[in-house]
Amino acid sequence: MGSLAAHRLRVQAMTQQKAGNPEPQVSSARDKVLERRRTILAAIRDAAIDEFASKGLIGASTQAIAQRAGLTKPQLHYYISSKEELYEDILVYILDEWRELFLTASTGDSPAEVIRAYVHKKLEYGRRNPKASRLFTTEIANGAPVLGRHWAPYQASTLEAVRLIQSWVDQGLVRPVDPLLFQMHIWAVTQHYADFEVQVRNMMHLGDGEEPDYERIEKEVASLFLRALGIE
Amino acid sequence: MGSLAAHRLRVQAMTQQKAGNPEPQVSSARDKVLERRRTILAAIRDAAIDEFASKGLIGASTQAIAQRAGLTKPQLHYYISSKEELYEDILVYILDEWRELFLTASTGDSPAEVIRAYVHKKLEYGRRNPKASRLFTTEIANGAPVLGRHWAPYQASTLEAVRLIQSWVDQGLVRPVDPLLFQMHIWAVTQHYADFEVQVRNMMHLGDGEEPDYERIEKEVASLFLRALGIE
DNA sequence: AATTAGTTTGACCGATTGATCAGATCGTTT
DNA sequence: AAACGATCTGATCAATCGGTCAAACTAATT
Repeated sequence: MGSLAAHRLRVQAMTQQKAGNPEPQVSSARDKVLERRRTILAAIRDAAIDEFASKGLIGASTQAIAQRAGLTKPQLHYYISSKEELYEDILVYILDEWRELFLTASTGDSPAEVIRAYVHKKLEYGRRNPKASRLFTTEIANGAPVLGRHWAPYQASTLEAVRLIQSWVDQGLVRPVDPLLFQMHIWAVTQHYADFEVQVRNMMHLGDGEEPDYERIEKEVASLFLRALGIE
Repeated sequence: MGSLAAHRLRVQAMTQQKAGNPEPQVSSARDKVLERRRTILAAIRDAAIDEFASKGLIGASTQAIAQRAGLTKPQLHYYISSKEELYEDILVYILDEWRELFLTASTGDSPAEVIRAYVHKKLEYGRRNPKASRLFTTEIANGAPVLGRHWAPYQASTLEAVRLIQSWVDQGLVRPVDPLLFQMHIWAVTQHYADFEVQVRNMMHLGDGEEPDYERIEKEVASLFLRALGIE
């Protein structure tokens, strides 16, 4: 359960401000140290996401993670407690980012607006964080052995979206669909563009420099689900 | 490029029938040996699919593969030439099975029939071969470093399906869609049910013994794409 | 100048990795 | 019975794995 930053007692202790020491000078020096540490931990996290995403939990080596982060192996182990815990921490970290990647609606938004916004948000995240996206896919495809203990928030957000879609159906705003499956389908299609970028590029016959036409993709994906709801 | 069966010259040599030796007796003895080998190779393949699917190329160990196949490690290495080649052979083997998993139509089939048949076929394969399905997903998600050299047939089948869908659009049988993206979307959704079974089960709140309602899933998935085409 | 907390280093641990080898073993064919 | 090709086995290889350790180092506090 340890956070990336504080896996050892002494490190944890240092994080707390000493009592009765309000001078800004002292705190400035401490802040310098803390920020340096934060920088290193961020580098470790980025390196680990890369490694884990392309090799998996078992295939990834701490050696390689250290190298990517510009550290030596013992140095890395000074900041983390174990490979498994680092992996779990990173999964939780990404999962936390994903809380906002669910169907949500402000009052007054039409179903079409909600779907379009969701598709846009999800595709954009995948385009900007392909590694994180693939790390998740690999974990889930392998049976979610680690993630399994952490997707309570995931379920909660899902349930909320289910209720939203069901309310559309009940009000007769859209054609009837299974809310849960419908949501999973959106997830599947948008996720596809992040996880299978190579396949997409290949099937589109794109060169190394070229980028997929994300505008057209977004339109087409949104259209798929809007038509299914009978609102396009 | 070695096949699973013949990575060594002597093994390869034995596969060929001796010239001028047509007796069924002799060939029966030889056949016995050959069939035994075939059995072992099949066991290796199944074991390797399991291992590679859940650990990835790097994470999988020949030790574990041997154990799953009921062999010792040196015994396994007698039949395969290297872990990498075994992995590649298996990818090609699965890819070959997938040739039939594309949109195809006999003359006279309506678009709705074709889509429904495709969704059915694809979902069923995923349900019956989840490991092979996930092995592929992991490989592609990791940038298809090995598969990259082998998906020419894949591309060909894709192109055929693109032409088929485009012809529907041109004839005014369906609402206009991007044929390539449309096909990828079907692929993405159906693949999802194989690769993310854990997630699906979790979101459906299924116990260990319960199975997802594949009939409803199939109906809902087909409906999604039929509505997008304006034919439901 | 001495002390201290935080960090880095190189050497090292037992375990496991993919793979090889010579020799033993097996069933068939001569 | 001898000879043969095919297969199996235990021992073993260098390389790498995740992780630890004491000692050296650095920078700030006293």
